[in-house]
Amino acid sequence: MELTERKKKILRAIVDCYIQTAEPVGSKAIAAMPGMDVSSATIRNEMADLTEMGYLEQPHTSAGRIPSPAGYRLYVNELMEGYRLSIDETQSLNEAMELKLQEFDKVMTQVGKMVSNWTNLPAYAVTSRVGQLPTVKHFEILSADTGSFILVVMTNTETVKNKLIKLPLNIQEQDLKLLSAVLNASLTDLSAEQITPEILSKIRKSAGAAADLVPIIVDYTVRVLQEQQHSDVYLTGQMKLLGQPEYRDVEKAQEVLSTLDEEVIANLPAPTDGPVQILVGPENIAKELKDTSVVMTRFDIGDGMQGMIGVVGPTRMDYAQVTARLSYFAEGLGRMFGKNELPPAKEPDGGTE
Amino acid sequence: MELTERKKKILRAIVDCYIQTAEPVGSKAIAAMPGMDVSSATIRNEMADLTEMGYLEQPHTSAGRIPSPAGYRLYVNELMEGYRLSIDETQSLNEAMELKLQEFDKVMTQVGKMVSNWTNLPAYAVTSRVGQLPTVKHFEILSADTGSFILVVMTNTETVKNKLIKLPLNIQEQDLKLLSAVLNASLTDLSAEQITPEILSKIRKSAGAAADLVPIIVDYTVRVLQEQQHSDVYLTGQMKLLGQPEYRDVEKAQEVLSTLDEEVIANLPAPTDGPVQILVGPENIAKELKDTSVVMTRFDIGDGMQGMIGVVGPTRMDYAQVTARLSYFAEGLGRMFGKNELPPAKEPDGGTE
DNA sequence: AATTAGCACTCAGGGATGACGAGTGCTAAA
DNA sequence: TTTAGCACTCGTCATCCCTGAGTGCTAATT
Repeated sequence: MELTERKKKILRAIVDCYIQTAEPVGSKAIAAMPGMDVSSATIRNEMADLTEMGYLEQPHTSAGRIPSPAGYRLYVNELMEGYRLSIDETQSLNEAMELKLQEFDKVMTQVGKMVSNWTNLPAYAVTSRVGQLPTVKHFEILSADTGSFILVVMTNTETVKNKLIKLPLNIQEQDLKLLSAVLNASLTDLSAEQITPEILSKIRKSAGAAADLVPIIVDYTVRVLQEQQHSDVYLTGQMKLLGQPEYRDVEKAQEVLSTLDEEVIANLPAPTDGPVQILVGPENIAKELKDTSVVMTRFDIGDGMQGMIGVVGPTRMDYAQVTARLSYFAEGLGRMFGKNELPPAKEPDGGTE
Repeated sequence: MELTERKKKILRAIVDCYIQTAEPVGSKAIAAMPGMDVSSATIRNEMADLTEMGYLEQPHTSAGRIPSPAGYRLYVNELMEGYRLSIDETQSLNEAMELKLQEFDKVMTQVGKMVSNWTNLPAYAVTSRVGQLPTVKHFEILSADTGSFILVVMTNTETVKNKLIKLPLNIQEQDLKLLSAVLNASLTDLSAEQITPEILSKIRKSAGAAADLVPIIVDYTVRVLQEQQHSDVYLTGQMKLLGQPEYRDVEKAQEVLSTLDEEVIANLPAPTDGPVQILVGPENIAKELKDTSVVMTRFDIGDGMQGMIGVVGPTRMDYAQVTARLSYFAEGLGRMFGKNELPPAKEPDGGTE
């Protein structure tokens, strides 16, 4: 059977309608829509065809139709109309993106919350490193108070971490100089695995008065490096799922959310084709997610740092809207972190070029 | 009417039982408990008395009794038996507390998650500063790559923050030295409000080659200071609430959780009397939380940094257990951050004293 | 005086029943 | 090819009744 233009039009109308109402849609409702110039009986016939072709399903003999996974797939691939962010929306999004403090993990949690609020669905953000193993690029040790030192570790992934070390040692400025020289000489360009106990004791021997600081520093350094390899998952707004009619049943919501824990999310297949990828129902990994879809998009913020943001929702979700908003966020992230930062130019004459 | 020992014993049994089952408890069930040497009829009489005295309630004429708020209050104040953490529990808790990276906000989210997992309830963690306004104690600027600088800001609250600044400027080592000298001279001991545009332009004038860095740095500094004043709220495990029978109704769970948003939590009255405070039902702020209790405890980790951790749950929650676990976490936090850190002493001969 | 057994009473919960209505498929007419 | 008409299906909702757990009261017992 052929998929005529009219069939497509009807299918789209059905999916659109179902997305709004979450209830099986009947022939009469479709016939009543503006732009539909045929009677409900005709629609019925077409719907019967679409059902036969596998794009629609019938929950029971005498209910309306709901889109099948294949129907959704067709919808997101061909039928869906792009959702245009309204001016209001872009404004609010822009305001929201002006994050207070640009620490990366805080930003990720913030972005997660925002995506979740904007889509009214649970959202996740995954960060991951690509490229070479993280290594140390540079150490710096500053003395703070008596017995307090600040260790600053820079890695090749352009991350800078610091730690305040409080130890009842009295060390001279020159000892710290020596210590950082030794550290830089011995540990630069090493990855976490390459830092062996032998190296540690070697450093310790040459560290002079600051020898007791060495184990702490090395320990911290290794942790920083290890943490760089990890990908972090931020999952927020789980409760939003309860707002969706298909998850009014607590059991179901719990099932979905316990299946989609941070572990699983971290291992979701990264989107490859196109900016936004949509996983519809059974295409997903676990069979518990049968009625669940995942929409996700990649972001890339340079320095070997990239990740995904996405949302989880019922198969019947407003793909167009969600897609538009997700992409907007991903772009925004790229804009925020990817480029070199320019001063806010609060003063007149702010030229840095 | 007098509250005899036997009445107390019965009340305790009722609350204990209700905590387990979440269902109204009848006289027969109590009479059957070990240690109860009277018949169900006697229990019934006592229960009638307790109801009259306001400690019990009857959902309807012919159901068992449930504790009233007053009953809970009496229970947590006098009747509750201390829950002893089992060795298994303390061990697991200890393991869990060995957090990977000791950045403070990560630790807080981690602690939130752990508390939530251990109590099976939504948990929150609130941090707050006490004492003087945050001011800058020390600046340090390190040059990283060509055109990359690391700004390290230390505040009087013993916090150290850093930021990687990428600007296409080529600045010599000595310029940075000058810059940090100027910054330290001009901004030390100032709070966020005291950093005026005048000061900014003064610094800028004296900063020499690095003048273009100044606005960024000052901007960041102000943000760091402002952030220090904020109290952060970490709320996790909201979904746990759905596991509790009284919140199987989605509406109710949503209501409670939307009432108890981060805003509200941040403004919960800080516990004053004793280590753990319990807010039972109507004692709480909003009437939506009628059937909800909050158990919270303070922690104090020195350096003017303190906060609360707590859980939210049905009025019928296992107060004894929750209390014990919360205190344990609070203690652990104090232990982790309060004391000076000693090296892990992986090498033999690790004496730092 | 306190405790207990017995009994009538109450009421929420759960299954059965039936009316209702939205939606369908089919047929015949346009 | 489209449409009107009609019989049929089946989920939803309201109603009803039954069951059982639990109570309060009274009278007997210790």
